Amino acid sequence: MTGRKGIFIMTIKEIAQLAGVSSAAVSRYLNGGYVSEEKKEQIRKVIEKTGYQPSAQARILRTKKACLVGVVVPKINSESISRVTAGIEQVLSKRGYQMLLASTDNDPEKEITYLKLFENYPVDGIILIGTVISAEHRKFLKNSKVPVVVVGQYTKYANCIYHDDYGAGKAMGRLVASGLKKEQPAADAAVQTVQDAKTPEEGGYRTKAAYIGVTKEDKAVGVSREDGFRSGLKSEGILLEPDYVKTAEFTMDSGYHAALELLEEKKDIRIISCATDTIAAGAIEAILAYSRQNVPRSAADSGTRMQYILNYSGIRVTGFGDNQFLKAVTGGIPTVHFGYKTSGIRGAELLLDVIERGEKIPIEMKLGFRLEEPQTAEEK
Amino acid sequence: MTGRKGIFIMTIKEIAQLAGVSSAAVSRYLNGGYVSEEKKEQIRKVIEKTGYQPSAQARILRTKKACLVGVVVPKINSESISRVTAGIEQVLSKRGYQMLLASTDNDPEKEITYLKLFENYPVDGIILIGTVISAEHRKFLKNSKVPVVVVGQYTKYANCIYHDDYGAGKAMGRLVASGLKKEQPAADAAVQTVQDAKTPEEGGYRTKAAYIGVTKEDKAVGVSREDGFRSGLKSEGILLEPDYVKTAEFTMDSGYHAALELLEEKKDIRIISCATDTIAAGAIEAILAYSRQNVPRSAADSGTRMQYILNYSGIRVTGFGDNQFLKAVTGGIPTVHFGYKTSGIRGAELLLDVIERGEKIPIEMKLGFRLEEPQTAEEK
DNA sequence: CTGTTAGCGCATTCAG
DNA sequence: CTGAATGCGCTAACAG
Repeated sequence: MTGRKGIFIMTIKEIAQLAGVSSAAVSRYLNGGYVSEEKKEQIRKVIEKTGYQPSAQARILRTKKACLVGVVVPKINSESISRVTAGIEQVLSKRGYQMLLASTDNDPEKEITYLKLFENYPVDGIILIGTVISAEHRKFLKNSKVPVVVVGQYTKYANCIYHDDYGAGKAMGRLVASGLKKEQPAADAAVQTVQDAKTPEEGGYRTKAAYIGVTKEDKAVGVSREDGFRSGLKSEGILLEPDYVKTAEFTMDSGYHAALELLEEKKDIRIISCATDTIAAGAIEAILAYSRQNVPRSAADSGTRMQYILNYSGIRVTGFGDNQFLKAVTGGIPTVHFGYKTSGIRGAELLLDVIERGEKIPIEMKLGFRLEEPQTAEEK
Repeated sequence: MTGRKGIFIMTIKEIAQLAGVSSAAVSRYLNGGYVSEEKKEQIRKVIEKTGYQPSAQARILRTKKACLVGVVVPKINSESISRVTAGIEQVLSKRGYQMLLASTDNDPEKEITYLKLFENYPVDGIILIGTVISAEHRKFLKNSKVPVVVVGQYTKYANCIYHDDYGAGKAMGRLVASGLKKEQPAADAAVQTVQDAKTPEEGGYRTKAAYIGVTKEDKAVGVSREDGFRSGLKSEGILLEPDYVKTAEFTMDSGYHAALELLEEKKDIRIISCATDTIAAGAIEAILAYSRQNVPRSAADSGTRMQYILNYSGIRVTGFGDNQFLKAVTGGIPTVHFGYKTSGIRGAELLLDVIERGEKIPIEMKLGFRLEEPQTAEEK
């Protein structure tokens, strides 16, 4: 039994004593100050032998510098969020910082809790990947002891980086509208299919657009994105009817239920646009489940069956976020690519500018998007 | 300009001064000690007015108690990991603790870095969701100043909770083998299709099993799971040939490339088993892409085209992890459900036992699994 | 180059 | 009940 020395917490003082020097000398040794070669050697030996590690804790209390930033995220299991954090991590590590994450499970109250945690724990700055900006949020942003930048939502109370959700929604609305109109006159094979595939209980073609959004409290995703979408549809002369709109949580499961409701209530839905790709995945699942009854038995394996359903049920799904997982296993749905990683990068840079250079000028940054239309087998 | 008081960091001393009491009184007020109602009121007012928040930082330096645990995870964007952290969070919050995450992006060195970070920052304990347990890992576990529990890997150097990867692999191997054997005799329609659809360049049936694993450095997923799988196949008299085995990273993309290689090199693969559902998603993508590529474009002659498609979609994929996203959009593939959330719960409980009750008896815990076979359209 | 001396912000004795 | 004093482990002055 030789190990287990580390479990006795050593202090710089003890090391100094063992090495026969002052604690200041050890501190300097640790931080690259002036120490004679001789003493350096003594200290090195003692540290080696004891496995001593200085308490970052205490150091930070003194220096007020942790080289650490805290990131508050709504959830952990999300491609878009992981893209943001990847961007953050990239610039942070390049500049000698580390990153700690706190996940709030989409609970705005927990968000506040963790923001306060970070405010009083040793981090030099905070990045909030925002969902809802409540009054309490604003209060925090206004009074925070440490610099904060908000990613994903607009706010005037902190440096922020957000996406053009309205524009993205509008582009998607246009795309959906044009698809709807193009297929109406039954000009190509695809439409033929759609018509052929009408289910017995419905007597007509599928022509309507439906939308599954999220809480309006989320200004970016819940409001801007949806408003944009409506506006895009409208610009092409199509209206999004209230009965064709549902609200879901940011989960697949919730998307599934919302879509199922739509399918059961309305028989003429041609396309279901979803506020996120995750919700869209749930919608796909719902369509799969709902139309299982109409799918020929012979198409037994999932790949084929899905193809069958996507092609023949005639109900399409669109999303936002350009989820790669979804793209991979379904071949892709129309979606919007946001510069999530970029927003992470910019966000971290902004934060470090404030931390290191005391940058005082408030900055708002809006990032663009790219519409993603999957290529069909034909186009390929 | 009335706000922005918070940005001046207040100390307990200043509060005391403003309230006309001693700092000790304020401290007691904050921590529920004896304070007269009168002074309580004065202190309350001052704190309210100043927005004072005690520095957790300094408090912890004194008390050596943070009510915080650090969790080191290999990546952020993973359903299985998020299930583990959900379990951890559940028991932690119930017992008054908070959770901080550090993501290592599957880099074992970063893992060490973050473990050390947590060791010296104010956390009461650490949970490591393990991938590779290197010599350095062992050294850390042996000498850590704060208690650590490892989830997902077996180790004798710390309390650990792991899954029956070998058993799961074996069960999957058996399932795959029996599927292979059942279909060999072309007893049902599905197989019929497969046979009929053989492509020109191959002359025979698809009969072989392939496997996409991960690095052997990951004992749980890379070794046990794969060994179990082989053993399961073997118990049914089927051999996993070396040429039919690839190694991938823990990403969809990597799974895609590995699967593509397999498809290009071997024309008689009937099933691709993957070490994780994420890799499986990549494999599905590969099959989709490969078949699309190899389906003659001109073949609007849907007869031939359909044959090709069915042939390639006749290649099945299995995984491990029971990814809900994958299940939703594909209808499900054969996979294994591990008790990830349970392991998180148990892990947190174990850790808190050590933290709070100084529990000294080392514990190893092995959790079982459940084979998940998707119901086919027929069964429905 | 070096050791001594002050604190960082707080919680905890210990006398009142 | 209360305040003054002490120190958590470390670094930053400051005099040697």
